[in-house]
Amino acid sequence: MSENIKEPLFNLLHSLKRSLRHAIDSAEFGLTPLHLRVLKIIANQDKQVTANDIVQKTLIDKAQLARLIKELINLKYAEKSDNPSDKRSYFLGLSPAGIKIVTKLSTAESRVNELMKSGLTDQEIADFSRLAKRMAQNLNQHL
Amino acid sequence: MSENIKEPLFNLLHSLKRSLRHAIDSAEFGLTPLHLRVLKIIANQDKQVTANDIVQKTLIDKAQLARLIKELINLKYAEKSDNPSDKRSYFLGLSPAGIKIVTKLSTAESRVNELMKSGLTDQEIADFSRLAKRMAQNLNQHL
DNA sequence: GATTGTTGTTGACAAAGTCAACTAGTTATT
DNA sequence: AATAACTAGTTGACTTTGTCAACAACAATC
Repeated sequence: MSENIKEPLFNLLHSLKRSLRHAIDSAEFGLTPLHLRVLKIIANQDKQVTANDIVQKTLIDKAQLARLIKELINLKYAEKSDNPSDKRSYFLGLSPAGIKIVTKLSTAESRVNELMKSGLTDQEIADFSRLAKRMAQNLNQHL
Repeated sequence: MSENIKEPLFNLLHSLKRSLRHAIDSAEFGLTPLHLRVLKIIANQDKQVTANDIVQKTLIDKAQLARLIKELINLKYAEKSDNPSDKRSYFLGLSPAGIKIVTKLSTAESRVNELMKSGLTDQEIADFSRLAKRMAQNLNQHL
């Protein structure tokens, strides 16, 4: 009863971060893992994304995100375009260079993803994801 | 096929960290969450722990850990004692104040732990932990 | 149209993680 | 026993990530 999930979780995340870092060598583009995470979110959106959408989705601090986006734009991996229905905000898109990175990234990530999952069944993976989401919900609900 | 476990995992960790921070108010003792994590590890060890044991167990960078321990000792929450069989290293223990903190901490942590697990069965929790450990292993093996 | 709320930006930090160089011991090799 | 190779812990110097508060510009509501 009351098994502690925290410790295995922290350990896993620590390992995962390190593996991703090694796999991707984000430094190659002058980017940090968090930059990559944001790029990917921009890429995977079917609708046009605003900064605030990303804040909602990830719970990244909006100040942190503003700076991150600024850097991505300075490095010409992302672009802003006007949001006609709200002059405070803007839509985010990727430049060709940004798209290229996201492509490379996806490859590297799925390597790590597969490595991490080795020896587990699809059912186990699905359950794991489901539980992680559920637990995050439990915590967030309670804010 | 190739479901992405990363994103739910990062989200969960983010939420968990925040919940723990709120629940514990580590600032009360001038401590960060990581300090607390280390205190707890020292407390829960049945054998005498060295700094290096903690490095092995957690993969925390040894430089980071050295500083953390130094702070815990300056704040009089932890103590060093000689390791007679190796003069380079030392055993770590808690002061009475340290023990008190760990006790409070455990209470707060199990509150968050329970909250996080609400609606899940014991079996699900156990599976989740098992899978997390397994995946961490998969990644670490590959260093 | 005044108030209240929202989006994004900036400043100023704090916490967490990393890398390399070094000291002082320990173990292994010759 | 001397030397070489390794290990535990420490320090310096940074980078990355996360947080909070104040603010400008616009949007929505009353």
